[in-house]
Amino acid sequence: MRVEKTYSPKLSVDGVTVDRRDIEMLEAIDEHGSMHAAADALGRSYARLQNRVVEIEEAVGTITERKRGGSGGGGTVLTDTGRELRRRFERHDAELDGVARATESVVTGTVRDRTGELATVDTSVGPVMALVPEGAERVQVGIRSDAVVLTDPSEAPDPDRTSLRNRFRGTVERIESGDAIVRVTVALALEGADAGDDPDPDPDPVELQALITRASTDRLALEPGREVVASFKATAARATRIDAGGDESERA
Amino acid sequence: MRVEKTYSPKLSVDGVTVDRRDIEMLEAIDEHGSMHAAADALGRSYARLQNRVVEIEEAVGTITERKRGGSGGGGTVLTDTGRELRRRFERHDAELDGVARATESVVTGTVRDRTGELATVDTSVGPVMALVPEGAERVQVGIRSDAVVLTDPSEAPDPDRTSLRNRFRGTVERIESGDAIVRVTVALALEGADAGDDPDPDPDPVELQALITRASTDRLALEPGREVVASFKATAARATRIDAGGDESERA
DNA sequence: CGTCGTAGTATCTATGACGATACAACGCCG
DNA sequence: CGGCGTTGTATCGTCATAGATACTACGACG
Repeated sequence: MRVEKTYSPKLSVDGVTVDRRDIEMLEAIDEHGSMHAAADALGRSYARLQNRVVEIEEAVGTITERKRGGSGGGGTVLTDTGRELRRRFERHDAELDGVARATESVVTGTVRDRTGELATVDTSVGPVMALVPEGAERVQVGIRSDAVVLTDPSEAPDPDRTSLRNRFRGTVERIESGDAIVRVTVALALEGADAGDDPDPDPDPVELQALITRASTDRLALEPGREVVASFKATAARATRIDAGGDESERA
Repeated sequence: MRVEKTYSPKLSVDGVTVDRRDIEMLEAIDEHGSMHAAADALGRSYARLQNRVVEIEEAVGTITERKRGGSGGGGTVLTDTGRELRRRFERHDAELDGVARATESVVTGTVRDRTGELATVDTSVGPVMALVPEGAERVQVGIRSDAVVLTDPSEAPDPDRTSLRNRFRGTVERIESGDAIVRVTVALALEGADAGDDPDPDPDPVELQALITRASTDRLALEPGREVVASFKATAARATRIDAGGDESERA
């Protein structure tokens, strides 16, 4: 099952939500200086396009300066507000794109302590601090690979002096290199590996992926087999509830 | 202009993209044990619902076990694949939700060095390593607040031993407390504040927001005025291009 | 062997979004 | 003062999505 994470960014103002199509419209208007030219360039009808601009303006404010008559017949120019709206959207899109592309490591566990939206989740690699939805007991914790920090175990920062709440030892398992970005897969050390108490075979890979720069890979001299400390913030780890776990305790 | 960041999560498999509505459908089926009951509960028509299930199954595989006839007339049950699809979606949604809710700090600057998708951006607070789209020169760098790590300046980790590429000194400006999560706003120190060379007044707030746990706030003894080091990974900083900057160099 | 509640399928219709088209309003310019 | 190219507005047709409805197929159970 080859699943691809997708999304469609939107900005919601007052009642209207502007989507990518609207932003492309603004871009075309900005580029061509008139709504007719923009409509032609986009292969859209002028009427709809004009209506949409008015709709957005009713919620957002003046995003265009539209003139009819005059030299050249008039024209339409984006205002600063309009440009700001574009930039807002681009930033939002970039953020979401980051999430959709960064792989995610998943660990399952059960919620122990909880304070508000934050909780400690017991997993096979030890306790994990994460954001947990209300009332969840059995959860999957997702850790975004662009939020994982790798450090040299010899000079690991004092955990009391940073806001990095989650720290795990592990060994580098795999390194996949891109242009400037490298994806490092770390096999986490299981907690109490010799404990016969907990009969949880947990077939979880217990792998943690980290997206770091190639330069960092070199500085840390990372290579398969090397020991590292992987840390991430509690606010970058998000849990989702699992209803029935692996059990089919329904419809007996 | 009160803008709210929104999004709609989607999972794309083969040709079809399943959205939140599909997932809600699966949930209802799982809960009620039959597609008719699910359709009623959702206020949707059975026909469309049934068609949709088949469509998704053609791409994803068997997500339901549908039986007709038999005791009770039959029924529909989610398969493990179906449940897995649900969980995948929930995780994806949780990630995107994190992005939409975490505030973002924005710094503008110009691209200097670049290696692949990674580049150094010169800003008023110094160089920032970030992911930069191709061909961009003048950019806005967005830094997600849940990716910013705060550390005590006295015991700041050796930058050569971690994969945290961006480090900035600053002073705590504001602390907004939630239940368990605290938002800390850090005023970054400007680079070369006495330099008369660079006539860039840059009205940027040059503020960096960090989302950290309340416990971390206590351990670091954070309070307004206190000096801290704020760090974040290059892979967590994303730049978007600015076309004309503040200048209106078009349509003379 | 008929009943019942489900799955499966086909057809019609309502709705909304959008393109296509036509026409009025505007204002500078030759 | 008429022409031109724009904005603004109204109307119609088209298309896709989805609800409504009606019907068949299925299979355990009384």
